Amino acid sequence: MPKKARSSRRREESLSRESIVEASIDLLDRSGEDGLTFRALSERLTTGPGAIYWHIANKSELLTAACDAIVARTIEATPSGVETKANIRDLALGLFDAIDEHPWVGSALAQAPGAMPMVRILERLGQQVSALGVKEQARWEAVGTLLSYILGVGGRNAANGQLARERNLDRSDFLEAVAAAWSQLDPNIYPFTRSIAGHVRDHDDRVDFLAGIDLILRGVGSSRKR
Amino acid sequence: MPKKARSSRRREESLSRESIVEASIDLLDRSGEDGLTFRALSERLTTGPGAIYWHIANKSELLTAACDAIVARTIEATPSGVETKANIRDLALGLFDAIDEHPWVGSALAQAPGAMPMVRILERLGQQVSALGVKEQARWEAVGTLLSYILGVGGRNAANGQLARERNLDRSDFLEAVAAAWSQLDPNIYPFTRSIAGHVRDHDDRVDFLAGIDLILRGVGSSRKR
DNA sequence: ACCTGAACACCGTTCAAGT
DNA sequence: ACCTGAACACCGTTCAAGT
Repeated sequence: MPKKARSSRRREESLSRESIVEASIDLLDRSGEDGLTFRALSERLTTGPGAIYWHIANKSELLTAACDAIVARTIEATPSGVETKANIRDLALGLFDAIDEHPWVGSALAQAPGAMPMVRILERLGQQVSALGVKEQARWEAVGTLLSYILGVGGRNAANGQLARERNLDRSDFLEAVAAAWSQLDPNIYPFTRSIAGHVRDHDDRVDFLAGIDLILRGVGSSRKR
Repeated sequence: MPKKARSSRRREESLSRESIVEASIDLLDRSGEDGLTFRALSERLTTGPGAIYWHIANKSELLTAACDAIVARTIEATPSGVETKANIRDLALGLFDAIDEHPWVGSALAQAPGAMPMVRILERLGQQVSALGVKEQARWEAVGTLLSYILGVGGRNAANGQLARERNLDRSDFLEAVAAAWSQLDPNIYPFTRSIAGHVRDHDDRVDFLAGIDLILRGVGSSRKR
C-alpha cells in the first residue's frame, strides 16, 4: 500500500463554492437569516473563516448564491405545459412554496435586484407572458407587475417567518397576534383594518396569493381588448 | 438673576422618543441603511448609547418608528378627493416618491409586517377600494394585491438605492450596469431578459409603477363584471 | 426618572504565515 | 493554489453607577 487513503488527506471533500453554498442553505434553513455567519459556516465546514473568502467574495454574494440555488431548482422543477396562464400560475405557486419553505429566500431575492435569481424568474415570466400574445409594449408592464407582486408577497412572507422565529412562535401564532392587535385599533380611524382582522386570522396565504395573480392576469387580459 | 439660563442646564433639548426618531431619519437619509447605528446616533444627540434604550426598545423598533414617521407624513399629505381611482393612484404615487426620497423606508416597510406603517397604508387603501364598490369578498383580494405590489416595488427601489450607494453610483448608473450585464446573457437561454435590457436602461420607474397600479385596477374592475 | 459609558458577546473582513 | 486563524474595526445591547 504505497499511499494513505486518498479521502483522508485533507478533509472529507475539499472546499468548493458549491459545498459552501450547500452548507449555507442548511444553516439558513435551520436558524434563519442571521444564522448564516462566517464563523458558524467555517465551523460546519471545519475550516477557518478566511478559507471561505477564497471561494466567495463576501457575505452578500454568498446569500445571493444560496438564494439562486433554491430559485434555480424551483424553476427547473416547474415545467411549462401548453396552457400559458396555468404555467404562470404554476411558476408563481412554485416560488411561493419555495419561499414558504425557505423564508430567507424572500428577503435575499429583494436584496439582489438584477442578479441571477431575479433574472431566472424574470425570464420564465417573460416567456410565458409573451406566449400569452401580449404585445411588445404591454409586455414589460405585465411582467414587471407580476414580478413586483411576487417579490412583494415573498418579502412579506419572509418577514413573517423571521419575526415568528424571533418570538418563538409558529407562523399562525404570529398572524394570530397581528389579528389581535388589529382588532384593538380605534374603529373610527381604522375601520377597514379592523374589519379584515378576522380574515388575517384564518385565511390561506396561498389561496390569497393565487387570487392576486389571477387578478393581475385579468388586468392583462382586459388591456388587450382595448 | 437667580438661575442660569434654562436652556443650558443639560442639553439644548432633552432626549425624547421624537427627537431620537428625527435624528434617525436624518442619519438614514444621509448615510443609508447601515448609517443608523446606536453609536452614530448617540454621538449626534450627544449622549451615550445606553440613553437611547431608555426611550426605545431596540434597533428594529427604532427603524420601524422612523419608517412610520415618513409614512404618516406621506399619507397625511395625500388628501382624498371624490374620484376613487385617482385617490388610489395618488396614494400609491405618494408612497413611491417617499421611498424614492428615503430608500430605507422601502426595506423597513417590508421588515415590519402588521406594524403601524403598514396598517396606515392598508387602511387608506382599504377605504378607497371599499368606496370603489368592491364587495366584501373581493375587497381583500384587491387590497392585498395592491399592497403587495406597492411593497414589492418599494423593496426593489430600496435595494437599488442601497446597492447604488455601496458602489458609489447614482441610481441611473446602477441601472445602466444592470442593463449592460443583461445584454450579455446567452440569447438562447435568456431571450426575454435580453430583449428588455434596453427598456431597463431608459425607462421611467414612476411611469412603470403607475402602469402596474392601473393594470391591477383594471383586474379589479373586470372581476366585478363577472 | 433619566442619563453615562465601560463592558460583553458578537459580527464581516483582512492578511501574514503556512502547506 | 488553497487554507489557517489571529487581529482589526466595528456592531447591538446591558448594566452598574451616577445625577
